[in-house]
Amino acid sequence: MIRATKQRATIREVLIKSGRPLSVAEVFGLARNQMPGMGMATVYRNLKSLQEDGEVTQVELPGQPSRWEIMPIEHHHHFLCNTCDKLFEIHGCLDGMSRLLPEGYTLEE
Amino acid sequence: MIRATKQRATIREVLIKSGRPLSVAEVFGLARNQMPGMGMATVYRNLKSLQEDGEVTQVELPGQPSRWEIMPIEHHHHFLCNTCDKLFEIHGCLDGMSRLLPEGYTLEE
DNA sequence: ATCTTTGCAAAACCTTTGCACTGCG
DNA sequence: CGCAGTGCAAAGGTTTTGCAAAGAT
Repeated sequence: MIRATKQRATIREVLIKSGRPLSVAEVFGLARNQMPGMGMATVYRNLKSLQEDGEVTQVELPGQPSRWEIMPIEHHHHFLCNTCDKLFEIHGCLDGMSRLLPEGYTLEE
Repeated sequence: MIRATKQRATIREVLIKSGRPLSVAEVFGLARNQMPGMGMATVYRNLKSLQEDGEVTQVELPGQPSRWEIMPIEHHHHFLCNTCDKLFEIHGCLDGMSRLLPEGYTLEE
């Protein structure tokens, strides 16, 4: 049974306000502004639990720590700029991936 | 100027023989069989340098350490099974990705 | 002989975990 | 009250780095 704590609400708000995927360190920094004393472990634990609840998603990036964003209404992908390291939201999607899978496997994500 | 050391050759051979992407730990284990005393740092350093030479590529996986494979002749992608954790090579490719990028950016990889 | 590469150990990072305490339900 | 959630600090796992010794050219 998941309890409504101040920490959890703050982490969710920080993600909503930012409007873009944030690293754990960014969430921690922003949340701590509103709530000094919050611990890093709490950020990790809540992000994972919010993910299990389907409220946020983890954006995995090659060679750097994941970023986290509020679960978007619309399915979308990201574009990472190799120069400025900025993460863009992409509208549109390539389909037909299922056709390419090994025999007998199905696409889950 | 890159020197031809026994360690570097062994690491390359291990990757060629295996025929599939290996984690650093796997490369280390296999290379150490042929060459006891080899250090872990040597594996990391050589994989990175072999990558810069275009001899191997790094396969980045969500939530687990990268795996490394000999630079393939043909461009291809991978499929990671959520159940058995096995990594499959996929033949075929989805194109049209360039169309989806933010204005003014180009697709590098 | 020169200067890269190695092995080792220590450090750097990111993330998870153990435990006593806090506070939601 | 009971128990999930918290903060802190310690531990875990992976990757990088510093440095003296080894070895390739």
